[in-house]
Amino acid sequence: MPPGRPTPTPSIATPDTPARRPTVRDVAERAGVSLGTVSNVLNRPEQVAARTRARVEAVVEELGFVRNASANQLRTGRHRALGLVVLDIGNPFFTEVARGAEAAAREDDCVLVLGNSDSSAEQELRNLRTLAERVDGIIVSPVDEHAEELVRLGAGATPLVLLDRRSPRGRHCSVSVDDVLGGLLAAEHLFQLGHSRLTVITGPLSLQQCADRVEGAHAAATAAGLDAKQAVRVVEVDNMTARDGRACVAELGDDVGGAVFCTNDLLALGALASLQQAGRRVGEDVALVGYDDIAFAADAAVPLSSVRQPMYELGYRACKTVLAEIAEGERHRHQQIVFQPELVIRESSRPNPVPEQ
Amino acid sequence: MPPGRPTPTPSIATPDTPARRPTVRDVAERAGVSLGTVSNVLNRPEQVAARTRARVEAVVEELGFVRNASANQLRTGRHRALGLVVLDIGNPFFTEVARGAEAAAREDDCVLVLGNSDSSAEQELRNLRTLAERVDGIIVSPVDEHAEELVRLGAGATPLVLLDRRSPRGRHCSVSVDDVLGGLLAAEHLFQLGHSRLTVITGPLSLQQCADRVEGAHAAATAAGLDAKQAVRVVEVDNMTARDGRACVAELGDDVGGAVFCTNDLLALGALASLQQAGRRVGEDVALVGYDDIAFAADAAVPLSSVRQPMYELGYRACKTVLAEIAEGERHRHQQIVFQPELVIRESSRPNPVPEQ
DNA sequence: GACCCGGACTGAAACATTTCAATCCGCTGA
DNA sequence: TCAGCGGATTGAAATGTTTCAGTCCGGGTC
Repeated sequence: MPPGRPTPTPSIATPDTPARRPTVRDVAERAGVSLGTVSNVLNRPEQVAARTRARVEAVVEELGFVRNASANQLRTGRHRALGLVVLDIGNPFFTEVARGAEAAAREDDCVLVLGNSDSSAEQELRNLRTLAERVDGIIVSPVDEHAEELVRLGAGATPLVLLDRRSPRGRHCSVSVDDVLGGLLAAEHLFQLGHSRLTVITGPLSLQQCADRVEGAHAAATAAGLDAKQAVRVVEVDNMTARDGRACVAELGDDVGGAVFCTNDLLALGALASLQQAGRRVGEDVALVGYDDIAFAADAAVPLSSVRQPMYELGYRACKTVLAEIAEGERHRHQQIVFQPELVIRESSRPNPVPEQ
Repeated sequence: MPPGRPTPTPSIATPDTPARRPTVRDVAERAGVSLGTVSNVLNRPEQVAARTRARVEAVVEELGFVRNASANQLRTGRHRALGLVVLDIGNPFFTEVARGAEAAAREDDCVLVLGNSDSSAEQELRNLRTLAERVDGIIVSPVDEHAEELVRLGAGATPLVLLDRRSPRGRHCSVSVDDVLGGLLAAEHLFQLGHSRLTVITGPLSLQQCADRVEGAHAAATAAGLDAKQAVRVVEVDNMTARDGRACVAELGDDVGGAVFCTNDLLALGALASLQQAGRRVGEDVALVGYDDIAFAADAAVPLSSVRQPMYELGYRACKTVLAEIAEGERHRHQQIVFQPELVIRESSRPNPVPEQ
């Protein structure tokens, strides 16, 4: 037997049983209609007579026909797919955003293709390029300040919305959260607790989000009548993982002071671990506030106060925005959508810790 | 002006500047070659003369030509894409698996499309169906014991490998970790610490992984000369999040005993939080072991002992396995690959806790 | 009985690419 | 000078779907 297609049964193969996947043509022949009619049954069932439709549908079922997506896409120019490129797929913030985006995509019968840039501009570019070929629109949380350039380069004419970052010159839609406000809320809360000095542990200030949150903290200090530079001590770490938070606090030692604001929850959880190991009682000796309000924050050893971002909504809205841009085509006008964050106060920064009511 | 395609500049449009995306035909015309040659430049550059190639490449660059993936797929029958359907995209285990899979896919110039079934059989089916249309192969961590049925239904003839689950009747390739061994290692360790009773907090026993880990714990008890049913107390919770672990331990109170094994790290972290709040010193009063060794485990308030699974390798290998199946076609033979887990001992279950050397 | 209407159905064209048999052409060797 | 060679190039066919200008036909109207 040649290495080609093997015949499963040695009996004489029925000529109408092709081994390859059935096409609309196969369905049409078997149902005794033209392939245009099959297409109509598939796409505009109301336009075909009930009897014909039933017959075609039966054959579709019988043959196990499934539309070839490539041919469909080629003809219609629509992929019914959206891309989402995130900075770090391991970050709960982005997985929650992805959930929201997926839900929105599903409502419009689209699938969501997830890409991970791992905070690398090169990977981001690669992702944008491959996605541009296979999706109708892209949502991207850009890596750095050259975002616009990357975006132009990578996505070409594909509709694109920026996630968690405003479009500097309004060249794209964007969906973001007011990070300055978030930083302000966190710091304000800590100052109101009576602290006059505050340590901010932040990821790279080259990230706009971090810079904004720190700026918010400074603003809160000023608003509280303090000298921003003196009252707020900023410590920058390379990454935003628990490990970095832990190492940073360990290094600071007692120097960390009585009030700490971390620019994300992972840093804060690391800080919490380190503080506990050093014997400090978080929520009593030290007030600690994180950012993002990831699911685990509420269930940490000491439930963590955090600035809640509407992550799910962010993804949902971003997705709806690309979909709108796709639908509107030429007459689309870009818009910048900004969500407001919200401070969630838990044990880690209670004014008077009350473990049990 | 009709609502059609607007002309950006009111000047006379140059006839060779189409507003639509350029095609191979456009490139061919502009470079003065046939479209077959352009295709050759794209796919077999070594076969075309250096001068011609250079000219074509210049035009590609100039026009910003990018291949239409749909047409490409339609003609070649290859998508250069792989699908990965996971139980829970928020679970660090799966994000790490995804990382490995993506790396493997990239090596073969494929993209990885991520799907999330959220532990719902219905969503899994939906994911499998949409993926089957748009990828060359699928990796799936199936929801429940009807896996085979779902898989047959959803994926049709698409090559498919099972992740983190063996194929019951060898009908697919699979890449998994020996969960019985993992449970055994964890329990054995706790028994060796001197405990004679053990509480196992597990997710739904309908999940094979959980059932296997519990079975391993029983086996360890038996091996230690104990009565498996008496020495091992199994508590089943609905989900495998930190919240569930916390709630479960809170409910058990002192009843939890001196040795706890959780079938994943999130449960263990929740348990850790609850134990700490109750004033118990984990690593001293209570020994605690998790499962998965997620990144955060080492940086928890008390660094968590855990059964490490080679998550990245799991994803990497699963991906290579589908790729092999795709490449081998008819002559492919299914194989079951089983990785060995490894126990990582940290503070949460030290024989003699030594905070500082 | 002729005519027309409109719903149902048809089938060729189009989508952008790849493939491959055929052609072209400049050289080499006799 | 010419047959023959082989690398470079060509262009038609093919992929599976959707679209749309038509055709068909049963029945109602005059």
